[in-house]
Amino acid sequence: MEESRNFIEVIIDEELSEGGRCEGQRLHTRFPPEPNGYLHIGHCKAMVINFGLAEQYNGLCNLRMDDTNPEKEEHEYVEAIQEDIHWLGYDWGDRFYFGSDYFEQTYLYAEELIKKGLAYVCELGAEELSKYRGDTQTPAVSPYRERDKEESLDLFRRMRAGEFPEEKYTLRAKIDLASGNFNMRDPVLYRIRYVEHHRQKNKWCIFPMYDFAHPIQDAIEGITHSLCSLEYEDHRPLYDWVIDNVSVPHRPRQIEFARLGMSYTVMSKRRLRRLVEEGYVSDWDDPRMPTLCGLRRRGYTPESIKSFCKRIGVTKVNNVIEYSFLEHCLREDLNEKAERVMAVLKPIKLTIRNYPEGKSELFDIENNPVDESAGTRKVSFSKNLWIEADDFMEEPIKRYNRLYIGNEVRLKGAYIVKCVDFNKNEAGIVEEVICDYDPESRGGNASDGRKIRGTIHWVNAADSIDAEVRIYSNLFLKPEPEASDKDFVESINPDSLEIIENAKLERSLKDAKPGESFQFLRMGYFTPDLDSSSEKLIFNRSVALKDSFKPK
RNA sequence: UGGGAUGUAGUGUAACGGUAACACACCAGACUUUGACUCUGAUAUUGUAGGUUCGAGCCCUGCCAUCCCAGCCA
Repeated sequence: MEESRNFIEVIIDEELSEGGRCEGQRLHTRFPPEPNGYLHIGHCKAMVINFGLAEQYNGLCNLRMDDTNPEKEEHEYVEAIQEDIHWLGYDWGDRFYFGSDYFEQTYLYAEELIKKGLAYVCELGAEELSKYRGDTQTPAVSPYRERDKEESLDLFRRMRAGEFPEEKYTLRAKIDLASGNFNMRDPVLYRIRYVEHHRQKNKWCIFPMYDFAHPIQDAIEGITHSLCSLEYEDHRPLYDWVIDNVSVPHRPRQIEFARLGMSYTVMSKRRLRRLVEEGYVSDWDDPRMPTLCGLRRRGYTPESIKSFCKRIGVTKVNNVIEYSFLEHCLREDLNEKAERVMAVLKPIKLTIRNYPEGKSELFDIENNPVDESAGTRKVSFSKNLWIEADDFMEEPIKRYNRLYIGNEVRLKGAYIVKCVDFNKNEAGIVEEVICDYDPESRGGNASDGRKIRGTIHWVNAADSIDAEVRIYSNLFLKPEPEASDKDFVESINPDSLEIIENAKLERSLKDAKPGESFQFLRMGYFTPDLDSSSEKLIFNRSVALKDSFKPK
């Protein structure tokens, strides 16, 4: 079966084949994050497209820090971004670049435009400029448009030399003041900024705009296909104009695709930054965040995220993917790889009436039911166990096949027990369930072959770890109506972090390593993470199954 | 009301002009050493109105809806 191709693959196939625009060339893409925040799940889609396509076509994908605006970018993010990309499983080889490394060349191309009479130095201030821009009906006005080439060149050089204050001058492209596309109404190419650049320091006081810098950067690097999100569609004519009018060595083509939208969460860096800065979360890597580092701490595997990004497809349709699909992709990956252990979150006692006092035995329990090679582990068992509170019901509901008086249940990997009694505390809450065990059912199989409908997990009371467990889910936000930037924080669900104080864990969890994933039987998956300050085990539930929170 | 783009189940993605398919979600059932996993089944007048055609999700025309754009941000 031939797999269907997305629209970008169709274009690439066409252009790479005989007679195509890129005949004989190797596919070359780039991933160009702006170093002003951490990478999130939305960037993963872009990475899977850019790096993934390069892999698929035996091409190349560069990593480029898009750092043309000195006011917003910080070096802090550069390393984190690289780390996250590597964690996801992609590599840029030796092709790691900074847009700012091309400032000199970009500057020269600007001079070229001026010399060709295609750019001029404008004297309109920011406010004036917007006044002169016109509206949908009225063309823009640009009083400095006919400035002499030589004069513009002189002024531009003096701009670079630092002779003028910010906002005094800009360099503008001479394109079309009447265009319905406002990006073409003589867009600003360079602005003056006396701000230290994270990398160039104080070498420059003029900085190119994205619209001028990006096509040039792509062309210098020999990018064949510059893939970006839909909001740049209106900028493509300008992208092409730059490529057409400046003597760059290559002719990249910009193709736009819809960015990833996800239900119940925010993706804009502005908003994510606010969550961090205003203390709604501990940091960018808070497990509730949709950032790569946050997802990582919540137990997501890189494979699951890549699989998700591949399966959501690439189109130009604005989309909102249901969060449960991401969870599905994780579950699918973890189901094969994660070793299971037992842990009881809301414990009640289970006492086995006819099991000898003081006796203890070890059971070999499989680490992964879908992967025999994961082996088994020894789990101790005795008369007194902890079980999950909701594995017992005083008045069973229909189809309930766990513990209630008279019913038989299998203790996972151990024995079959029959519920004979229970005790409540003063508050009337069940705190102990009494059972008799079937000594002939060691390992969980009935000697007479009778069917046991229910199986529950348990922890040996004499050999358990008391732990505080933190269950994180995605920081769910109420879906529609779309909250405004200002008050979106009000829609945060406080239940996205649940702290459980008296969980009882299987002994084997003592040596759990951060980042390891475990299936929390019947309820979901979690990843233990060692919090060294409290010396308590902290669990991040990576996904929830049936009990997943969903706002109404 | 200027420019650019997009409309296929609840969600996302498919479908040389020829029986609208797949995944997630949901519901129903089977299986199961956890109710998980696995399996089976159910779910659509392809935004809308016309036109071309033996035949239209696909081609043509009008309409409607939604998204993006008037930063010296990216």
